[in-house]
Amino acid sequence: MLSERRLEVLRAIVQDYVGTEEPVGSKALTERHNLQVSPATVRNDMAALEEEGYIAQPHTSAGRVPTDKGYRLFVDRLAGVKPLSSPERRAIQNFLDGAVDLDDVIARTVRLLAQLTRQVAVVQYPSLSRSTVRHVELLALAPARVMLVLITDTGRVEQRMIDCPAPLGETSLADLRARLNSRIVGQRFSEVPRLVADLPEAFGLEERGAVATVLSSLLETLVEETEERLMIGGTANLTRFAQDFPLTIRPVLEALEEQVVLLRLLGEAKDSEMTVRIGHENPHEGLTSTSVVSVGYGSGDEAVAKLGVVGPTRMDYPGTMGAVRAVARYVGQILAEN
Amino acid sequence: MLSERRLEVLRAIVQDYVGTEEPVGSKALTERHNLQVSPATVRNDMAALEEEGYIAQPHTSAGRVPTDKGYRLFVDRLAGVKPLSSPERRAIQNFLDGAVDLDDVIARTVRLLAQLTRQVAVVQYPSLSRSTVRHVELLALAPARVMLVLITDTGRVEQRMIDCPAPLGETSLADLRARLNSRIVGQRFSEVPRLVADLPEAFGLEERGAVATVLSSLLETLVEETEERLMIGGTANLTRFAQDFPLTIRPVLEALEEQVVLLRLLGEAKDSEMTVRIGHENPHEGLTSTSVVSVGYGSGDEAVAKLGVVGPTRMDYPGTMGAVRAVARYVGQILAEN
DNA sequence: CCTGGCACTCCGGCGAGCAGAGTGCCAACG
DNA sequence: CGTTGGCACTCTGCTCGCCGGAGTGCCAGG
Repeated sequence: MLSERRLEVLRAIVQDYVGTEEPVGSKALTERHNLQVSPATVRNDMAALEEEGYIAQPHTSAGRVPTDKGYRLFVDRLAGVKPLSSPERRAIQNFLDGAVDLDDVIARTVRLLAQLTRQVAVVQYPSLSRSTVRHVELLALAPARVMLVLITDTGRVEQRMIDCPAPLGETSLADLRARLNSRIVGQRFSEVPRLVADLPEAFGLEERGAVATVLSSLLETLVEETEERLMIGGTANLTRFAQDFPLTIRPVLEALEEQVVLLRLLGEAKDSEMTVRIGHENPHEGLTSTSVVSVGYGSGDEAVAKLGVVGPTRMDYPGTMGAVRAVARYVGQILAEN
Repeated sequence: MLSERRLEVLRAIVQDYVGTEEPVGSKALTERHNLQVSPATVRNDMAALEEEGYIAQPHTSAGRVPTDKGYRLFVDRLAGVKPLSSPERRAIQNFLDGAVDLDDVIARTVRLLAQLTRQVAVVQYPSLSRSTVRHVELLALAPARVMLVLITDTGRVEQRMIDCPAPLGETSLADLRARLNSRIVGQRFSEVPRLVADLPEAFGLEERGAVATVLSSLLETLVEETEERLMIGGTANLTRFAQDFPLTIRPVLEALEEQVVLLRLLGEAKDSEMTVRIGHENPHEGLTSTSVVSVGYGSGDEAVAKLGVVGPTRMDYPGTMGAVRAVARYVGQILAEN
């Protein structure tokens, strides 16, 4: 077990290193933080911290740098979440309030997060699987061709073209539309399959096939499109990594283009809790030198999607966490107001 | 006027420089291209080319590097468009054929272009302004709340929420929907305002206001959403610029995040012709060290949107142009098949 | 357990020296 | 007049060695 002071030393190291981006030595530490001990004492503490794997030195006789494990401890026990200043809060609200539709909300959120944290921002579109149905529309584009439009309570719209095995009369279509809507509007996606299972029985034999096709297409949409989309921004901030460039930045850019990777990254975290994944804790190879801070957001009390930022492991965790949390909160509000 | 041989020398310089990324000298030139003259002669030619501003030397007594003007001449008069190999063509077709909807087509196109050219790819969504209306749907979500859904012939769907000044009855709404569709389906967007101008007159006084609101919202959607969206990919390829890094890459990444900039970039080019914009010819500051190759694509004979790539001025122009042209052609086909 | 002192190590910057590549110019040649 | 070989010059980029600074580990004393 580490003594109180050693934890304090670790905190100081993390803070200094995040600020200066340079390995921090014992003397500098005692000067900038008023630990009431001498450099020599700090050196002993550092040796202990290194022994435990919380810090490391790039070369013999250089200063110390926190390891992933060190950051982990810092995040878990030494640092809080830094609340934003009130001008910042106001700026967030103003910026998001101007949004006109869902796409715009997401786009603005990405920009905001990227600006606030000066890192790469990732925002997931509200997931279909947790949404409810606001409306289903069926349009006859041709006798045996139907367009299905699904509108969710988060404002998302999905459409799909359906080729029916047999023509579906205009009145039958209207009938189906009415029945569908009366059954599933306001319901969770997960409930829908159960609710529509017996619908074909209400129709005549010759149309039953077409109805079944439409329904299975609807269910497909629900399942398939649950696969989420996301938006990223602020990649220019990666250039602040500087120096050891091409090597560091390239895999990160590549990872960011793989939506699958990012979705898994966000998906694996707990729903509404803020999650910090540091360096090698990340599942993806290209992201082992980055940290990901993510949190769920939602229109009600429940999270419908995630958002977060990707940055160097050497990041300002309290500030970043504060920004992420605040943005998530405001986006949730906006979505709730709809 | 430059002699034939001097043009040949310029071509050789561009080709070598693009290959090696290093300033090219007279001796190397004579060895690798069989110009039938001595290095000394080439030196004289180079001096002339430099005099005219087609090439430059980074430092006294270093090799020569093409200037923007040099690349311009190269593209205009010295290089053709290199056709793709047939395996490449097949790969394109296979890859694009797997697409399931418009979003997917665009996404695949971006990846394809990025991979093929090893540069940053930009693909614009089919522009609304040149599309025709396939269907308009009006949904009553609440007594005085209507959702407008617009479906275009390119498969794009736009939706919008409308708050009406007065409630609109279900039958009136159906009436409006029917009238709207019968008038504007199959029509160009630009025709729509003219075609719907007298529609409110067909309705009773108490509903006329609501109808007008819906119509003006429709027109707004047509105009406003004409502002196009686009998708980019392959930013990781920027790291191939290497070396002089942070300085070069940062402004490019920033520019790429400004959709407005990119849209203007694509928009300013001629419609269906392939356009190459080299270095300082670019309107945007951050892109002065890059070249942009773009071309329109469309489902019919007419271009509905643009696509292109952004890369270093020192790029393989013939190859890039070939890839861009081929991809545009295939995407057009896919869209036409719908 | 803390502290001051001391010897040691390693990085990073600086300047010299050197090889290589490329140039410009000139005089000669067809 | 265009082309060529020769030659002196210039610049870059690399390596090497040198040093100062910062930081460490260890030890002996409080």
